[in-house]
Formats: sequence, C-alpha cells, structure tokens
Amino acid sequence: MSTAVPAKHSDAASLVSNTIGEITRHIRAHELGPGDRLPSEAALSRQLSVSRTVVREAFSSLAAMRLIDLRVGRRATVAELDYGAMSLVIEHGVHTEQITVQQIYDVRRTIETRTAMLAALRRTADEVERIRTHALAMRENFQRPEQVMEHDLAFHLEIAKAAKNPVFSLIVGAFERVSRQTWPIGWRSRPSDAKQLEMIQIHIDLAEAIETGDPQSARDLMARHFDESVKALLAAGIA
Amino acid sequence: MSTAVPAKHSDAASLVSNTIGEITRHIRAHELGPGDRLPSEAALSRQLSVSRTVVREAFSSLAAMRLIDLRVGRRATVAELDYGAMSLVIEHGVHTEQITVQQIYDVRRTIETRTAMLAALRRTADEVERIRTHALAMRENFQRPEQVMEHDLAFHLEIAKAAKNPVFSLIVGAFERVSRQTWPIGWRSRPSDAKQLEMIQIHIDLAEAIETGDPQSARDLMARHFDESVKALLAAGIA
DNA sequence: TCTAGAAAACCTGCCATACAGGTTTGCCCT
DNA sequence: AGGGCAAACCTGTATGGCAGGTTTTCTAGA
Repeated sequence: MSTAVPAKHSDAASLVSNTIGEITRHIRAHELGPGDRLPSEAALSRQLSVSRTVVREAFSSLAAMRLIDLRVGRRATVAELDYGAMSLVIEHGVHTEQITVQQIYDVRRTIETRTAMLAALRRTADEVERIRTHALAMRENFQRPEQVMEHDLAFHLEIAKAAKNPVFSLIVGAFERVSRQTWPIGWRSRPSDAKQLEMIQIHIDLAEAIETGDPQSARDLMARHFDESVKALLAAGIA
Repeated sequence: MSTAVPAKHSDAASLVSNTIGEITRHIRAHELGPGDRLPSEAALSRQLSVSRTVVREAFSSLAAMRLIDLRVGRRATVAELDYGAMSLVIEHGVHTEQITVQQIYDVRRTIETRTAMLAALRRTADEVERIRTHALAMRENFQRPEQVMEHDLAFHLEIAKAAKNPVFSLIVGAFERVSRQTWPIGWRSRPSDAKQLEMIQIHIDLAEAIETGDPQSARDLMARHFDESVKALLAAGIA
C-alpha cells in the first residue's frame, strides 16, 4: 500500500462507503452471525489497499448503525439487532420538524394494535409475567412520573417482544428516544390523578387480556389507549 | 488541544460518541433544519477539544445514519429524512438470520394495509397519477421482471407517500433493500404468466380504489396482495 | 506431563501533520 | 454595479506515533 500506485481504480463513491460495502459483503459471504469476529483494521487496510483511517471511519459508521460492535483492544464483532440507530433517525426527524408527534402516534397505533393481538396469541408465561409486572409497577409508582414512564416504555416493548417478530420490536424501539421526550407532556395533560390512573388501568387490563389470550380484546384496548393518548396530546396543544 | 491535559473529564463513553451527541445537540439547540450548515470540522475540533479525527468519525457516523450530508469542500448540512440507514439495519438482520422474510411480510401487511387506506383518503391527483402509472407499467413490462420489480417497489413507496405520514414512508422504505433481493423469488414462484398477471392486476385494482377514494376496498386489496404473496413464498419454500 | 503466570504480539482509540483537490468569499478591475 | 479571479477555507485520504486494552504464546514450577 505504501508502494501502491494512486489507485484510481474502482467505483466512483468515496473510499469509506466502498469499504463499508466490502465489510458488509464480507459478513454476508462468510455468513457471519452475531458475535462473530471481523478482520482487524490493519488487515482490512492491507486487503483493500486503503489507509487505516478509511477502515476506521467505515467501522465507525457501521457501529453507529449498530451493525457491528467495537471495543478497545478487541476485534470488531457482528452485532445483534438493535433499534438504536433507527431511534436516532426518528428523533432527528422530529427535531428537524419533518415528523410530528401525532404522526408517530398514528404509526404506533397501527403497529401496536397488531403486536397486542399477536402477543395475546403467542405470549409465554414469562412474558405475561413481565408485562403484568410493568403495568402494576405503573400504578404502584404513580406519584413518580419518571418511574411510570420507564415501566410504560418497557411495557410496550415487552408486548412487541411477545409478538415474536423482531421487526415489530425494532419499530416499537425506534420510537423510544422520542417517546422519552414527549411522554411527560402527555402525562401532564391528564388533568387529575383519576385521569392518570385511568390511563394506567388500561395497561393493566391490556396485560390481563394478553394473559387470558384474548386477541380481540387486547387489540381493542391498545387502540383505545392510543385514541385516549392522542386526545390528551391534542388537548395539550401538540397538534 | 496540543497543550491540553489528557482531559479525563466528561462522561465515560468514547470521545466519538460524545461528539456525536454534541453535534445533534447543536442541531437541536440552533433549531437547524434540512439544508442548514453545520460548523466545520476544524471549528468543532477546537470547540470540543478533540482532534479532527474524532470529529470526522462522528460526522462519518452521522452521515451513515443519514442525519447529515457530507460533500467534499463543503460544510456538512442537516439531511432530509432518509430511510437508507434503516434499510441497512433490516438487511443486516435478514443476512445474519435474525429476521425472516416472512416476518417482514407480516409487518409490511400491517403497515401497508394502513397506508393503502390512508392513501385512498388523502391522495392528491398527482399522486394518483404516479401510482397508476407504476401499476400499468408493471403490466406493460411484464416480460422484464427487473422492470416489474422497480415499478412494484415504487408503487408501494408512492402509496406510503400519499398517506401523508413520513414515518410510514420511512418504514416502507426500510424494507426496500431486502425486497430487492427477495422479490425475484416471489416472482419465480408464480408458476405461469397468468398467475403473474393476476398479481399485477391487484396492483391496478388497488390504484383504482385509491383513485376512487375507497379506503375499505384499498385496504382489502392490499391485504389480499400480501396474503397471496406470502402464499407464493411459502410455496417456494421460504418458510 | 500439565498448568499457572508472565511476556510478547496484537489490537483499538486518539492525536498531529501533510497534501490534493473541491468550494466560498471577497476584492479588484472594468 | 457587475463579472471574474485569486486567496482562504474546507473535506478526503494517508502516514506515523503512542497509550492502553486483549489475546496468544512461552516458560517455569508443580
């Protein structure tokens, strides 16, 4: 490489994006799965005739999308599915005013009425337990909004997981960062303790419907939950 | 910076991820929108007391997620919403066998029955025109699968756009890379010209339902389309 | 012969510097 | 006032270097 000619070869795009392509191709070609190790930066640098700088930026980009994991001293490894990147994309869309909160609620309603239904059909005993625990913890801690929010988020994520389709988990997770920022608004927009407890009660009922294995009821409760939430948000002026 | 002490300050995480946070914070704080320019690498480097290398890797990561656009000589700019990163995440999930094609079809069915419905309610004349054009082009070129596929993908994306919710577009787009790779399988699994034309006919009918403004019918046609597609895939052994 | 521990080899995170092109800015001349 | 050109600025890529982590290998002792 030090001796290599200026190269000129290959596709137009930048060296970094080519390198990203090469790395993903490597993963595919060798059928690597989560946890499997990739070549070292130096090795790739030699192999692809680019500087380590370029390889590093490629790795860095892949890590940003959570396709690989990087840790100092260790080789890069293939990552498990992770919604971190998607969550950042959605957050960015909201902050740059390309997406409204209401639009997110519409999508969530569409997705989560389905996950609620599927969860009622496919849940395991463990999952039911976790789902119910989160719902009850919401009521328990209802004086501490922060706690309620965490359990609320975990509740929805757990239902998605119980639906046994990782793509649903990915999407529900994608809204996490934004939800964390808009949740307090919705909470404050419920004018009384009674209204807040009412909202929490829907979660508890939903957990029960999933436990019972009643998909229709689970579906309806989830739909009602979102309808109520949107109403609350609109009342708070987040149109 | 050359004179700066080893720093030790700040959060645990890596310098790069801190820098990513700083940049997104900058975007938010200054309420930057698509097209607005960010500080130069050198400026950020000074401002945050890290080397240009770190800033570059941060920029590179943000560009990988398509939150910003990079072009040589120019300053980085805030990017428009783009499903490229999400599409890579999904593709990665499929290649590493963490997601199955059938699971994707289930999600698409959930999402796209909704977009079809909304499109029928909210479409503009222009959108109807584009949607119909793609459907008809599928029939026109049905001897050239490559062409059919392109119009098929564009058809679904255009419907999502007509639903007037960018999050739906994002999600439908997220499946594009994977679809491009699995589409031929579905196509070949239809055993005859007649079967293939039948599939295309659903698209044409769907375009019509959207034009007419019949949400229920649009919904049902989209549902049927996915049911048929899954059937075809299963027949081809992609269980 | 087997094992535990230490040394060597390897690897990533970060930095400084350098230079080849693109792009912007601003000034000067008309 | 307007147009064109040079200077200033900016990004893409490369090289070399060093501070820690991590893995592998070798050796000495049981």
